Amino acid sequence: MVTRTKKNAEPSDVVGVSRAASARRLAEQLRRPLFAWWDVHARTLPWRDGRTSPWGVLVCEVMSQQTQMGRVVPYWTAWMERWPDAAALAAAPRADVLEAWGRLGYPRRALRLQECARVVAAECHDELPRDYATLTALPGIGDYTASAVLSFAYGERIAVVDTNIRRVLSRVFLGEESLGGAASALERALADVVLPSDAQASATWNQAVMELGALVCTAKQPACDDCPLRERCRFLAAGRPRLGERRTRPRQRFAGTDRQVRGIVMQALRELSADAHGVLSREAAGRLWPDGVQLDRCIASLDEDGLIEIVDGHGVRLPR
DNA sequence: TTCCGGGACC
DNA sequence: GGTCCCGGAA
Repeated sequence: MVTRTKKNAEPSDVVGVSRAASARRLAEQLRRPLFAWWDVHARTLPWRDGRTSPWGVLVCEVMSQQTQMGRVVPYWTAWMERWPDAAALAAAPRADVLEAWGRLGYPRRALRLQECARVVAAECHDELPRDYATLTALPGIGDYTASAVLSFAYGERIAVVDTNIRRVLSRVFLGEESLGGAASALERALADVVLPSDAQASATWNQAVMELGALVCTAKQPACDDCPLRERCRFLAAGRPRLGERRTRPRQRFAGTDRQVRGIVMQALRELSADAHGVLSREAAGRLWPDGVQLDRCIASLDEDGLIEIVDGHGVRLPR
């Protein structure tokens, strides 16, 4: 068992001893139908089933943090062909990395992935670490990504907790919606309690629960009729209470925000980078967005984030 | 046209 | 709990 952190409470302290025992029994009953469903319905993705390196799994997980798996496939394939390992990515020009990241979104993550590659190449003999603490210390790798790498790439027994898994486990075992926000101690403890004790089975369990959440037990319109767990699902038995409900989160409108403006500038630079120098003049940038004050603010923040370089104080380009 | 999900980091 | 981005769903 890979320990997540030293100060983690025992799962059954959080869930309750008898509740934990009952959840374990249910989990054992669900394994057979869930794994049978997984065998038939799992999508064949190029990073699954040991067809790529641990580094390839990491790249996929980082890309998937913000994008559906299906859209990631062409990006991941081109990326791994170009930079098959950490050392290759570490040596790439930042501009190339940002350009290859394309429209995946959150370009700072592309830079973090490259920073991660530099550390792995320089300090880990180009081999992705195999323990939770070292992984989470790397740039851009948090709890989810570290757990996913340990489970999917290394076959370690560790619970993976992402929103799909939280939603499925909360519905099936607790009969209620996972409301979003940070994972509660209960949700984390539940994931630990229901994880199969056998390492290999635990990796399949993680992937199958996640896949079920992506394909069947979706947030708004779960296809309960097609669900392999429907006969024992506490959420379905309870009449799917508060289906689709989420913690109301303060959500910034996208239109007109700095975020949109930053995205427009980055997109323009990606499209420009084939040119000899790839420099976008301040005048040309001014045509991208009417509010010059906001535009300058965004250019400054992109520069601070290392996503662009300011040339001669008068133009911008993707960083060298 | 608007709304919304997704994980890391602060 | 706010910010970072995009595309697809509503």
